[in-house]
Amino acid sequence: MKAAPLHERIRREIEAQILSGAWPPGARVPGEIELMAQYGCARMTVNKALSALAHAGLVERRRRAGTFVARPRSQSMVLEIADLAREVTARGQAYGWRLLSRHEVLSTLPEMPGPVLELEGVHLADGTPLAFEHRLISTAQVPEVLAADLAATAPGTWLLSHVPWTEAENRISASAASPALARALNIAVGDPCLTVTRRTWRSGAPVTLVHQHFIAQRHELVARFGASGG
Amino acid sequence: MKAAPLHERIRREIEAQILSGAWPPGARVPGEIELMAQYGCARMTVNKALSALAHAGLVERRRRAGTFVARPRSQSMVLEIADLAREVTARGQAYGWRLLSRHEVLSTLPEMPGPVLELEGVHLADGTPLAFEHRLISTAQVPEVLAADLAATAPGTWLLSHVPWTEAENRISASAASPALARALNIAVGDPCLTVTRRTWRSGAPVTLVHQHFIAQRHELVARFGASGG
DNA sequence: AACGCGAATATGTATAGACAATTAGACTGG
DNA sequence: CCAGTCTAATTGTCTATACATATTCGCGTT
Repeated sequence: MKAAPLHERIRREIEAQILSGAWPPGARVPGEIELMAQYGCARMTVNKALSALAHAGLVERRRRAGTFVARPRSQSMVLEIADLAREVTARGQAYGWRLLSRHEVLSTLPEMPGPVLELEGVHLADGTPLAFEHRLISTAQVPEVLAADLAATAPGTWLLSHVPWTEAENRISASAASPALARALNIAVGDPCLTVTRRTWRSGAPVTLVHQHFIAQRHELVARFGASGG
Repeated sequence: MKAAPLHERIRREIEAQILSGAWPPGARVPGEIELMAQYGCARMTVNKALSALAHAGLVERRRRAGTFVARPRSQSMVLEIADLAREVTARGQAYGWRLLSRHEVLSTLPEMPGPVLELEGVHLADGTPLAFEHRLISTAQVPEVLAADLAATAPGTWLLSHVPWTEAENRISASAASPALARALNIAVGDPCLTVTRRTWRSGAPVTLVHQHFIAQRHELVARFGASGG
């Protein structure tokens, strides 16, 4: 094991106290002066440790009052939403994409008004359908997309490497397959699907709005929370 | 608007360059010495800004080489999984919990072997079923749970305030309602459900394993990615 | 061309000190 | 008893400096 920097060690030791329950929510964490004496280091060093914990949400710091163990309000998990192409190949399957339709239309959706490119297609894993995708891309924001070969490259993959994101929102729900969806995915009408609706913006302006319907048995989203050190 | 600290301003300006696409992935970000001259400040200050960006995954820093805009590998969203009681009341509905069964059993599940408390119950919003919950709690890890009144308090709520967490994993999928599930939730057999399977550990030892089946129409999970400054 | 080695460079960590900002708690006057 | 004020404790930010550490680059040797 490599020697951890001092501020990291301090952070970890305080974190351990909190996670073990020895310092319950609301408990006072030793102040900077105190820790500085305890570890025999400069205040900047303990500050770095405590600031990191505050940033991670494990402690709350208030001037004049001190540092306190934060009460867990909600578990915030990290949900990695990888590009589907990458995710499928990472599982050792062959990824495929079949573009079903492509239209330039004028959207009147309040979430995404204006000229858009409307796409429909199916993501395949080892040749069998995995998910159906319906997507709108703002051609005002991303005019280059009109020249892209979206039959060869899935739009998500293309966007990921061509358009910088600033904000995104995923809504995850379940739904029953509609007749059209069932036909595209080769499943029975009414079969459960995991639906991910993603909206992304670039500095406030909508870039893309996508609905992905996964065949329930073939896909799962995983979100993890680990002690921030890991 | 309040005056932002200098390191924050520096961080935001670099972030803006990256998010706007002006500095594409792989591009070199000005080094600490350069920024130090540009902003007329100490190196520690720009270091703080760049370190924060590196921690957020926006840039990658390599000694001797420099600082570079990171290529987005996957979008990692933050999924807030709040306590259901809190989430329901936050929506202005009355929260309810009905305990259906409670057994102390010896689990042989590989994910969670040993003595467990097995619980089943239904979460209610405004009196109508919202989700069915099946839960195992390790009584070796959490012996106090045997004395808790889990008819009055939902086990998730109880655990949140009594047991410190260290690791958790959520798996999100969709499924069709089984006859038993349909009866408990008062829906039709085969109706789509959003299933969240959560496992939590305390320093490596399993604490609880829970399956929550949400009625698809009544629940949605939301994950957000915002520019780290927001 | 291949290999090894040293040096230059950029980041990583840490120090000691200074001042600013915030605010809990004590104090004071009515 | 209450409201306003002052004080001091604590964190937040910043500087200037020093040395540690990793790694690329170029050079010289083979």
